[in-house]
Amino acid sequence: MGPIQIKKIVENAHVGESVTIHAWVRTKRESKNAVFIALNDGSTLHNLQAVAEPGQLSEATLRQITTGACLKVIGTLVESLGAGQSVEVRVQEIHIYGTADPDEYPLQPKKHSLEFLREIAHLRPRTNTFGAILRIRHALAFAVHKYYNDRGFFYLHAPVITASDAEGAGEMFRVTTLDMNKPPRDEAGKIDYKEDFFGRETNLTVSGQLEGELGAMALSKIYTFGPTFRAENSNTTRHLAEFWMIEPEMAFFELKDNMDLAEDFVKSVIGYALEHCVDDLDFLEKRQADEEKSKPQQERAMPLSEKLRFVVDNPFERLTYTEAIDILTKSKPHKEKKFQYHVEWGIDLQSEHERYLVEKHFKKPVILTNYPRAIKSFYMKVDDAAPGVPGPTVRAMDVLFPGIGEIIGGSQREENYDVLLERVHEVGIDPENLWWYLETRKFGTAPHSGFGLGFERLVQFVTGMGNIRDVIPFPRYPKSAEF
RNA sequence: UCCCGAAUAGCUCAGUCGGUUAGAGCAUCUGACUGUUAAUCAGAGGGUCGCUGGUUCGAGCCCAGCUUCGGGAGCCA
Repeated sequence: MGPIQIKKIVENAHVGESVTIHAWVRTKRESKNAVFIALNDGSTLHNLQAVAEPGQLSEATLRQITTGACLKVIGTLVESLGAGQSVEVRVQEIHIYGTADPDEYPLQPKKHSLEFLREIAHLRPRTNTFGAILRIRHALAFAVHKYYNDRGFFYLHAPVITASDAEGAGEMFRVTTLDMNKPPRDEAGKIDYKEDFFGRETNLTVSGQLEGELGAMALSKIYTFGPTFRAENSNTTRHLAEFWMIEPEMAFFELKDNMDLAEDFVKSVIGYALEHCVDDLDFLEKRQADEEKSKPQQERAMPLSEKLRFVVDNPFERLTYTEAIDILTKSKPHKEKKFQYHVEWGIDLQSEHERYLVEKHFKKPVILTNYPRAIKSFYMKVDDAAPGVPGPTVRAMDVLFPGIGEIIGGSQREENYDVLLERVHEVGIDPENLWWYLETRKFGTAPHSGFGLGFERLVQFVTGMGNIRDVIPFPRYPKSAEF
């Protein structure tokens, strides 16, 4: 089916075999006795070298073989005379699918900045760096499905268009088919969404969790893996307006089970990448080392593979919010007033606090649990009062990773109808909008837990890329939806 | 949205105290050389110094506003 991929040839070459390669030109070098063409079809980081005799190709053909052009190369696999590769293709025939005018084609055989490549996102997958990132991204997505499938979870497809904005996870993108220039008005002069496609206000989802819970209340263990949307005006290296989220939801799981799953899951998918993306990770590791040459030794990050190995091999540090506050109040930066934000029980931890815990104090991933009820969502299960804890807490957990902060947020859910309803009122949500969610607590309620993992943050961690916009093919963020 | 920084050749950047004709490396093109590895060597072409206005005899350089980009913060995953 289809042409042979360069990956297959590089991995398992049969010298003497006739092959037809379809690929893009990375570089061409001409010498007296041979023309060398480095071909890449994206199946692997490695190029395949095609070799032709100078007189073999017409002047016109030769001129059109430039960086970026797409070729069909028919030839024979031979052992390479050169040092850089073991096999190469001895060219019999070359057909040019598409040329790439060197005066216009923006990708040159040289190093480009990530900022520049962001401006040509339609072509950046053709670079080594983005090829590696996209292949790793694929491997991680596959590993996610494999992980849950192997453990009896069902892939539940949560809706992308929703009518509930109950989770309060962020600003939403409105979905409408109304004519923006003359929307229908009701008697009060307000836009009448009864006239809209769904007969009500609808938005793009900010989370599949609530629907995920419905699934778990029937299938026991489900996960969602889909796009989510936040219309926040976030301009950071860790946020996207459109990102992919993985949200497992498990009936009969308490907070501890939830933590165990989260830790095992993250370790497992990272382990999968370590095993299956050796070349690409190796390339990104070298790239990172190259980038950091100018930095002083102590500021350099751990080599990529070492960092990943470390996460896979070591238990995450688990502690409660209350214990974390205790550590922070006793910390040097707090005593020396180096923290920009004040630390006391009840605050929402700021990046600087999370970074201190993860990067300075424990120097490993951290799972924080049992946050104050007041700073967490309404659906989290309220804790029993505990000695030494200043206020009410909920069974929440956040997994914090070095460099990227919160990679997972989750909780045990409140399964008691009355308590949940009370919380709904407390935070000012109209229960009418959530009647279907509340009914799960009315009919055969059960303890259950789940979490959400930002897929791009995982890819960011595994690839070591500093900006989340570089780990998704077509990033969406404020003022940017060009590609 | 807030704070900080940047914007000069296709790309990455340098440009001294405000001074007369704006530079380098890479890329491109031409030539030489070569089983080459992002080849090497020589040469050539390539610029509205982000935009608007101001200060000045004179602005790439100073000032103001705007735009875009980057880093950090907030919001979060």
